[in-house]
Amino acid sequence: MTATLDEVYQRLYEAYGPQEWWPGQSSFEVVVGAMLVQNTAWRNVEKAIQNLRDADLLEPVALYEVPPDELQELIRPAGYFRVKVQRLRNVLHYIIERHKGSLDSMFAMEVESLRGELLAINGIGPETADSIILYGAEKPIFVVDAYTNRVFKRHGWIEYESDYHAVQDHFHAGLERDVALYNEYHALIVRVGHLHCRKKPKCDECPLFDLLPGGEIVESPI
DNA sequence: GACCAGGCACATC
DNA sequence: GATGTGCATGGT
Repeated sequence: MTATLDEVYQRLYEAYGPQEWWPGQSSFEVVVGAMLVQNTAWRNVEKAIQNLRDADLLEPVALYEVPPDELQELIRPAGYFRVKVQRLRNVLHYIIERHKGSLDSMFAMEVESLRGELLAINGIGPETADSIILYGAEKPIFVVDAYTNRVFKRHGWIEYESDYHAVQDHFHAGLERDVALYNEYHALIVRVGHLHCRKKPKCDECPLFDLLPGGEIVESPI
């Protein structure tokens, strides 16, 4: 690690400023968004969520009562609409049966227990579970995504072999455990990823460029 | 028209 | 346990 997590954060924050992700929305909307955004551009998810808002369906029981083939049409813009309807319904079933439809009750759970129960739902993997916990429950758990892996592994700051939890542990160990910081850091990583760290990297004018050891990215399988 | 996006489950070896 | 594949829309 030639650059510290704090240094990288400072660079990104100075370059882009606060990202204000998922502000002023309900926690249920966070859950729906976390499900719909899987491997999908956020702008497409926004269309789907707007459809649900227009239909006054941003509430667990109401959404669960929508016939699946109608729900498909509403979330179609978010892509993968057949699998996502099923996954959404799996989560809704959990919220309604386990928590009587109350997200406050769900988010009152101890974090590790909640995480375990979320991961047991078909359609929720580690990133989705952690997104729900960080952005919905507002409890400090770091969200690792494709860009986190790309940015940090290509710069040689994290080993390529590291799996989800190894990467997550790296952030947990190196940062103050703070919801706002984790939120902002993840958002900034996605921002710099969009702009400079796609599959074809565009390192010129990247705010992280001169933090590269040797000035060259690590040869990249991702 | 190719490439890509804030994953995940499942099949196959 | 590792690796490959299907899932689908919409923007660049």
